[in-house]
Formats: sequence, structure tokens, C-alpha cells
Amino acid sequence: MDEKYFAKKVEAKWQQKWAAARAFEAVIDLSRPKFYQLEMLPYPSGNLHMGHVRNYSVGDAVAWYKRLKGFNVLHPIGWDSFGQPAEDAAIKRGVNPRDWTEENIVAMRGQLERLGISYDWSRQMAAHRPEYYKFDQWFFLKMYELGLAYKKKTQVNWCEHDQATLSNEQASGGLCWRCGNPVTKKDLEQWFFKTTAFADRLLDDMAEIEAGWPASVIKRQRDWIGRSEGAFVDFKITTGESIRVFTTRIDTIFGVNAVVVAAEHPLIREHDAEFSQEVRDAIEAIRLEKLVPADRETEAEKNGVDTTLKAINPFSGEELPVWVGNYVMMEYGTGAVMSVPGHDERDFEFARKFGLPVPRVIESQRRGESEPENAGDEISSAFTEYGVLVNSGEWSGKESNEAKRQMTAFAAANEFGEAATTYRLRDWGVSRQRFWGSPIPMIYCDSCGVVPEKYENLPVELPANAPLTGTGESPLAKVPEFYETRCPNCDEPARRETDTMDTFVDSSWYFFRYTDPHNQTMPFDPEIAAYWTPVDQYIGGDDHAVMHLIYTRFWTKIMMQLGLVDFDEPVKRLLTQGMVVGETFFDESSGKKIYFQPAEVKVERDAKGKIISARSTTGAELKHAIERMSKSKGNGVDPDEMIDIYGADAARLFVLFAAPVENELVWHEAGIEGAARFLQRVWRFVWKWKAVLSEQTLGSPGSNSRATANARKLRTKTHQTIKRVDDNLDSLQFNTPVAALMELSNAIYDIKVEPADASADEIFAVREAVTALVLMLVPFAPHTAEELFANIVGNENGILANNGRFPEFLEEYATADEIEIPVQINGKLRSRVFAAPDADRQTLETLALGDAKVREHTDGKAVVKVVVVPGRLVNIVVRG
RNA sequence: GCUGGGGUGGCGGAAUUGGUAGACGCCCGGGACUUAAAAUCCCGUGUUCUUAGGAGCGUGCGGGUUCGAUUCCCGCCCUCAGCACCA
Repeated sequence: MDEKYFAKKVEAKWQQKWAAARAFEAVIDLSRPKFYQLEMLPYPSGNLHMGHVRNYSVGDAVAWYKRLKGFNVLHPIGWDSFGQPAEDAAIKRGVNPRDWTEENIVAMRGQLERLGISYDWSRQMAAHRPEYYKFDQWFFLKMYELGLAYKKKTQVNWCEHDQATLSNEQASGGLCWRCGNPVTKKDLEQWFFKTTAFADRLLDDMAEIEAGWPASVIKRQRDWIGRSEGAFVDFKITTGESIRVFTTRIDTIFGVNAVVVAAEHPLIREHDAEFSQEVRDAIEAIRLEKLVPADRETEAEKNGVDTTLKAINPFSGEELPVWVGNYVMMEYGTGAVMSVPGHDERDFEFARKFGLPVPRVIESQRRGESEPENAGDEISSAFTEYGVLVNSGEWSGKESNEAKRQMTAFAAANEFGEAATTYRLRDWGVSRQRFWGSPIPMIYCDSCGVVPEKYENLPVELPANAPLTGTGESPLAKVPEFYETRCPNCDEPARRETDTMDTFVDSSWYFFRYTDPHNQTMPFDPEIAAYWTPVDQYIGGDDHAVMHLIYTRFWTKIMMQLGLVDFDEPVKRLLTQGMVVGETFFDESSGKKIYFQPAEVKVERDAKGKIISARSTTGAELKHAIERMSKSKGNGVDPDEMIDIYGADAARLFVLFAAPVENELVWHEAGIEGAARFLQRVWRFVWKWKAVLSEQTLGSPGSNSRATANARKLRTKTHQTIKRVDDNLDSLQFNTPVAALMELSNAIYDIKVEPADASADEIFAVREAVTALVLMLVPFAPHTAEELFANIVGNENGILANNGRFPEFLEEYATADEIEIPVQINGKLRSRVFAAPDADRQTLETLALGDAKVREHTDGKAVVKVVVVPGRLVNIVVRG
């Protein structure tokens, strides 16, 4: 141990020792409880960014904490290595995607190792390697057999920028998840996974995980699945057939003024010949609207056209016009709605625009609010609440809920409708017209049709090369050696599917593979997986709240159906960490933001450190803001550089300390300096007390002597800290336990005794405090903690080999001899008295009333009441 | 627009869930050590007034409950995020 702390040296040393000892390789051990700690696997872009550092630092803190608590921990990592960036790099730079990916993996693994994250590298997986994607294909075949994989031609989400299709989840918000550009629609034939078959389970099983997942993620998934209970109702049209609509408000059906259908509705195509050219053109215009990326700022104006077809309201017998409306979506419900302008805002807007009648059929039950407007009064808005039916034939006077039930039953009995549940969730479109993905193992045969590849022929390997153009056609379709094959059924020449699978397929089950990463015949051995899974703690960004996390839940339900697992939720506890952001400086006088690198900015601060002004070196006045990190904005931070300057432990400690995990983390270099300073401080007192620390063995029974006040105080602080840190880590808080450790470190400094002059009690107290502090430091700064620990125990075998455990909390030492009791007068703090922690009411009251400062405030006044909260405070209520 | 989260010093944030608001850290100021600087250590640091002992104000705003409210209730304002014609 050097007198001064050299982070680089210590970190390199322990990284080497860990690797040599295979310290983090997980082995099944039935004698201990298991703990599966998982972080979302990275895409191998080639560079770790601070978001990764945060994610893995948090995960490692949990992994170490659990190890110290006696758990058998599995902490693996791998690579989400299929996907578009490799292909883009190939197109731009002419490299081979496979080489590019492998090189990036090597580079990033090096970075992770320099960070000292305690991964079991023997279990590393990479999605692009045939031994892994073989089982993507295996699952695909299983899904096909179960009828859960199917092909259909449909309008898919299309990103013009990426030249690729997107699932609904990936196109959420109308923007491409990868590049952020607006999404359009395109007609394509695609493979789908039937996620909708599990809509109810995905929704209902959330009850199992609700307690361990962030409420926001649960909510977003609920909204995304969007279960909606209502009814189908058939409106006969005068030409004979009928239009089926979905409604959640069948109670408003007497208020229908029209049936409105989507432009793509089959009925429109069928009756095309009957429409005037004018109507036909208008419908076509509405259909084309959707192919243009939507402007997210402004809601599209209602638009529509009367088809001149007529429909009959099955309840009232009224004849209604059939319109095409731009606000009706073919993909939801039946692609047709009954328009009730009196009680639906969209229908109201539509009716107003086209001058359609607005009947009222529901009145509010609340008194005074619903006096029906006088005939002729203009209705100013839709009344969307439940109420009492009016002008609704035999149902008039009934309450909405009651009416819904009866009217649905009536429709069913008369065979023009039925109760129905619809979902917003759609099936998962998994075909990608891309090279760098897992090939879909299906074959097209002229005589046999669609034939699945045989299991024994898996993996269907990607060719070494393919012409990559990024134009939206599958590159594999240009590689005859790939697609030319024979039919597994009849052995005649046949053609392979040339689309590849969505990369989200890989990440849907990768963490099961970690449990049995070298299995050649199965994705994993169910028995081995049964020991490690489900995941106990999963950590990642909340940008995957809907996409990855809904797919992996879906996948688990399928695995359950296949008998691979015996649970239906893969992740017990989920933690979503906030983004890492940094300060940017920019000039927007030209109307566009021009960012400046930190070196080009001069900042002037006031006495308190607040920025008064910022100028560029060229003299321009700059604005500043906190924004997502990126090189081009000048606020990016290179993890390697930080490790180089301050050390991995300081970087990790800062990232954990600077903000609660779920919050945004504002990167300030001064902060990491503070973290490094703290580690130096700890190092210094271990050095100072080294001689007396190492002459004792770890874990010797505590001396009960608490003779000197110094020693007593420190022991109290030590045990209070142990409790705090344990509780905090257990509830996934990382900033507060670091603060607690800093306090303990300050308390060790406060003892102000030189080792040579210290009493036996003081030495004991310091040893206890230092040992506890070092062990509790492990989750935050493992290298430093290992080195310090080695100096305490006198060997370099490492904490795990020494069976190091989280320090034991001893309640008897956690209570101070004397505590400070605030004394309030009329709720205002006026004085403090000292008393034993268990002093009773009477003692405290007497003590408080006798206090000199209290007397000044109570003299000449009547004490009305004395509130005593033992161990907390005294409040004296006076009058006069 | 709907839904959810959140407003605490110059900054990031604490506060045992109704009991000393501002822990811990950053920034900033002062001092010690040093030829000097860095590093380190010590002190100060919500705000206003002050006879230097304190006193007033203070957790987005306005009310309420309570001996006591950052915490509970009612009504506003602001902000971030998600969804956005889901019938």
C-alpha cells in the first residue's frame, strides 16, 4: 500500500486478481440463495458512453451488495450485436459488419473491464453469432408450430430515413425509435408474432410485478395494451350487407347521426363503382394523407366525405349517411364507428365541420347542470360523461351503465351485435428488409407453399457478404447462394425467406441464455434456468419501457407454454435509471442553435458561483442549458478519459452519489473530483491507522468497553451507518448511502487521536469503523475497497475469498448515550436539552420547563399545554 | 387535450412519512501549512435585521386541519415526461 492513493495502479492490480481468480464466475450452489442481477445489454457501437457507465455502476453496486449479503450472484453481460448501425457502417465505410461488430465488442469489453464491473465473462453472449441466433430461429419455428408466427400483407410502419419497417412499439409517437424521424406507412408482406393472443395475460399478469416495477412503466404498458370493453354493433346498409362498428358507448346509440368508416375499409373498395368521381377522389385524398409523415405539433383537422351509402340504426330504425372520415383508423376496432356528436368530442367536431345534426341522448344526473337546452339553442360541446338516457325509446330514463348492459344483450339477442373487447396492442411485425439480423428460417416452395426449415438444419447462417445498399430491399435477396435451397418437404428447388428478424427478438430472451450459454441443442437447459431465473433485479433506461420490456414478457409467456420455464414474468424487480446530461453553451442569434465546445467558452460567475454570462472566444454572447450528452453539442464525456484522470472508482462513486438513480444526472467534472477526494480521504486514514488495524484479525468479538466518549461516539455512528447503508441499498438508493459513508468517514476524522496515543477502546472503535466503512464501500468503489481490505486483513486474497460480509448491525451500539431534544414554544424552536434516549415524558417535560432559555419565553405567560414526544421533541404551548 | 411524475439554498440533493428544514457533496469566501503553488487541514456559507444574545421570514402560490405541516386536505400556478384522433 502506498501512502498516496494511485487509482490506476490499484485498479489494474485488482482487475488482474479478479480475472485470475475467476472471482465472478457463477456456479450453481444450492446452499445459498441465488440472485440474478441483470443490466440491459449494450449495442456494440464501439464506445461506452456515460449512460452505460451509470447503468453498469448501479448494477454492479447491487451485485456486490448481494454478494456481501451472502447471495450466490449471477451477473452477466453480452451484446445486442445485430442491428442497423453495423449495416450503416458497412455502407458508409465499406467495412464488413461482422468485423466491425467484433472489433467493437473487443473495444467495449476493454472499457467495461477498466471500469471493473464484476461480470461473469464466461457467459458472454452476442446476438450476431450463429450459436446464438440459431435459437432465435429455433423459437421462430416453435412459434410457427404454435400458430403464433404468421405472414400477412398489411400497411406497416415505414421509416424513410432508415429504409426499414418498424413495429408499432418502435414507431410509437409517430417517430422512429432509432433515428427520430417521422414514420409513414407502406404496404408490405411481413411475418408477425401474435402478441395480441397474450394481450389479456400481458395486462393481467402485471399484478404480479406491479410492486417491483416503476409505476410509470406499468402504466405505459397498460396504456399500450389499451384494453377497452364495449360492443360490436352491425348497421345494415341499404345495399344488403352490414357495417360492423365498435363502441364503448352503446348507450348513446340513439344519438348516432352517421356511420363513419376509414378510407381503407373493405366496404369502400367494394362499392367503389357506385361512387361519383368526386367522392372517389375525396376518399383517395384521405387515404393518401396517411402516407405523409404527420406533423406532431398540430392535430390534423377533421376531414371526410359522404359516400352517399345509407345505413340503418338497428335500435331506432333511422336511416343514416355513411361517411369516410380521416379520423377513423382501419387498424383499431373494426375500422368503422358510429358517430355520436352529442357525446363524443371527435364526432362533435366532425359534425360541426360538415353541418350534421347533433342530437342529445344523455343527460347529466347531477342536478342543475343538465337542464336540456331549449330547442334551437346551439349545443356548444359534447357531453361525454355517463348520465341518464333521453330520447332513446324504451331505454329512456335508464342510467348509462345499466343501459349499456341491457342494450348489448338486446343487440346480441337480435343478432345485430355482441359484447366485445378491443386492444390497442397489435401483433409484432418482425420482418426486416435488412442484412444484419437473424435470418427467418422459412422456405417458399412452388408446390408445398410456405415450409419451415428443419430444426437439424439450424442455424440458417448469414452469408459472409451481401451487397449492402440501405435501399429498403433485403440484401439477402441478392445472394443466390443464400436463398437458393431445397424444399424440406419435397426436396424440389425452393427459395428462402430473405428478410431477417427484428433485433428485438434477440433481446427478448438473451438473459435466459446466460444461464446456459454454451448449450448446442437448446436455447438453454430448463433445469439450469430454473435455478437462476427469473431475474431478481433488472436495470436499464426507461426508453425500453414499452418495446423491449413488453416483448420479453411476451416471450416468457411463450417459453412457459413450451415448458421451458415455469413462471410467466421474467423480471421481478425493475429499476429505470435516468439519463446522463450535461451543460451546453450555444449561440442561437442566427435562429439555429450553434453549439460550442467547452474550450471555446468563457464563463463568468458571481460570488455564489452562478453563471452571469458566457461568451465564446470570438466574443458572442452564449446561452446555456442542460441537455442530453452528445459530442456535437460539446457536452459529451469520454468514460476512458475520466477513468484515466480520476480512476474508475471515483467515476462510479460520483455517478452513484450525484443524484437519485431515477433522476437525470448532470455531469460536472467538479463532482467526480469530489468523489476522488473522498476516496483519498478514506485511504489516508487507513494508512494512518494501518499499524493498529492490521495487528488484529477481522471479525474478532467486539469489546464491550465503551469507556471513552470518543470511542462511544464513533461506535454509535458506525452502527447507525451500517443500518442506513443496508436499508438504502436494499431499497435501491445509492446517493444516500454514499452520503452516510461520507459522514462515517468524517466521524473517524473527528476522533482526533493519534494511533500511538489511542486507548484500547479507541483503537477498537476505529478498527470497527474502518472495517465497516471499507466493506460498505465495496459496492461503490470495489477496487479501492479491495486494496484497503487487504491491508486490514493482511492478505491479498480478496474480499470474496476471505468470505467478506456486509458488516453486522448491532443495535445496542447504535443508540447514543445522550440525545438532543429540541424544545419548541408554540411550535417555534427555542432551545435544546440533552437527555437519555429513553427518557420518559415527565423527565423531558421537567427538563424543558427548567431550561433557562425556555424560561425567558415562558416567564409571565400561562403554560397551556406541554406536548412531549419521547425521543423526539417537547413543545410548550403558552398564552399571554 | 388526456395521463403520470415533480416544484426545497448559487447547484445536485437530504429529511426516520406529522416532530430541530437544508444531511452529504459541489461551488464560493476566510484562515493554517508552504519561499510559492498544488495538495491537505480548519472555519464559514438559506435570507433579512441585529444592541451579537438573538429576532423575523423561509420548502411554487392562496386557504384549511393540527400544539406542530416540505409531509395531510381543498383550490390555483408552473414544469418535466408519456400518449395523442383507440371510437
